Amino acid sequence: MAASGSVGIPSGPRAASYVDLREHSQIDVKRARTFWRNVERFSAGAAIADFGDTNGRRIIVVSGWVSEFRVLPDGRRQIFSFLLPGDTISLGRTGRSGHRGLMAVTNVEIADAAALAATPDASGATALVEALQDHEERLLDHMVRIGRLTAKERVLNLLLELHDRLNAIGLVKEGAFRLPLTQEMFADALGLSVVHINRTLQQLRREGLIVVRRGSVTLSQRHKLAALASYQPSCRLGQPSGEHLVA
Amino acid sequence: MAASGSVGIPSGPRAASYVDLREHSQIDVKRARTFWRNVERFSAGAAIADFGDTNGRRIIVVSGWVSEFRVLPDGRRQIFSFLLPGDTISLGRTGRSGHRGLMAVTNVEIADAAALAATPDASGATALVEALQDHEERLLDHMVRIGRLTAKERVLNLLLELHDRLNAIGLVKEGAFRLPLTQEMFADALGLSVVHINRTLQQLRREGLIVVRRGSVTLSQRHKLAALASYQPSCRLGQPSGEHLVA
DNA sequence: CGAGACTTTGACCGTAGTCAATTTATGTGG
DNA sequence: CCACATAAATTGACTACGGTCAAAGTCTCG
Repeated sequence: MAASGSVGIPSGPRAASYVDLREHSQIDVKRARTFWRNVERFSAGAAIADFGDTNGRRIIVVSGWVSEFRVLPDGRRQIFSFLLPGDTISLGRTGRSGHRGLMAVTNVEIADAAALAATPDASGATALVEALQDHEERLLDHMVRIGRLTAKERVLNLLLELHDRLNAIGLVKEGAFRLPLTQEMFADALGLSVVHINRTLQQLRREGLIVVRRGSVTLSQRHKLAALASYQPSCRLGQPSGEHLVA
Repeated sequence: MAASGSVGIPSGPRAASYVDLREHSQIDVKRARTFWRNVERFSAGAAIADFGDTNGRRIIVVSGWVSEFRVLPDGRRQIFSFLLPGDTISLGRTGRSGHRGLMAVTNVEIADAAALAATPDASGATALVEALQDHEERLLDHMVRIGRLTAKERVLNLLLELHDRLNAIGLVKEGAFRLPLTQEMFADALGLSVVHINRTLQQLRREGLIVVRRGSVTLSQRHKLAALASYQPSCRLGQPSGEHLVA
């Protein structure tokens, strides 16, 4: 493992936990300072590349949305996942040109996960490993989506996942959350054309299954939607856990 | 990391390297014995489940093919990847019912990667980490396949990947290799219907792009095929490396 | 030889893609 | 605050890739 050393992620509900830094002791305050010194900012649309020596490096999203994708020589694009605040990924080895691109979907703050090192206990390392497992888990979920679900199911299924993940970090208010994605990004994530995404969304709206207004989405009948979309929530997501640095 | 301890994988060309055990010193012979005592066998079609306490456990395929998949409540199935001799995966945490199934495609020998522990140097651990990275890499490749390629491209692209991986472990003779998959498995891997897979294969044969005979496939014009399928070979695969325990 | 799994083929259908034009935001500079 | 430029969303008409259903043909193996 390259990015050795444990990380300042207390155990407990995954995604947002790094955020509890400030309610820790003096030692943690120092750690927090180091942490914040190492935060890099990217504005919406910017490519997140050349993050130093990427090989084996791990980063954590502090705020904003990031997309992970690949572009084919002829321009087709596949988005693998959306990274939300609290998510970590390992950048993997360098080389291999057409490998994996990262793009800031919104304005974004990103930190080197290693900057959160030096936890007294092992909880940090554990949480990090779990975060990485979650990431792979989500890749599989997404593969099922694009491989075996219909357009309607794909859209609902992805919306449900995003809802749950955002909910776990306290970014859902009464079933509504901000969705900073263009329909094109949605299409590239779900392996569909923009036009078809649009029509599918229209249909879902007409059927009263979702509400989309000014960049935010409301899912009201979660149970019904989950059934419609063969959605099985991930077991790791907890409840929103009170304090959050990033609102 | 759960399955701690390094593994007896000498560095060098990835997949088949564990195989060089026997040309090592006395110490390695002892290690090899332990290794072989821990090999489990499964016959074609068998589910590979309840592999003891799966949580965080890592296994390595010694011989045969394994498929990694998920089945939806309504019976639709998505195959995530095919594991070939030398491939390792971490089983991930337990729980989460509809998670990830493993099935023996052929007769299979599987070992616990931890049984290969206690390498003098760190090369074993390194190789293992790289194997896991490769696995994730391949998941992404596969996502592009089912998300953004046409049926024809998907089939060719997957065949090319399998060719290259098998070639790296010496299982390709003059462009030909054994392909122990039914068309149904192919379909479930590529997100297509069996019928369409069949027709696509027919077409590829008629166009003289591939040769399929009695369970084995020949790819002759690799360069042309790669272009047709937007296939970019992974950089990690080396040449076949002489000795192989499993033929 | 028969049973069952796998492959192949035909006919038909429907989901989703493509192309192209229009409308609706979102900005940005004057 | 408006005019213009650009990005994003929407709609229509048409196409085609791939799915479904059903039947027939092959292969394997006990």
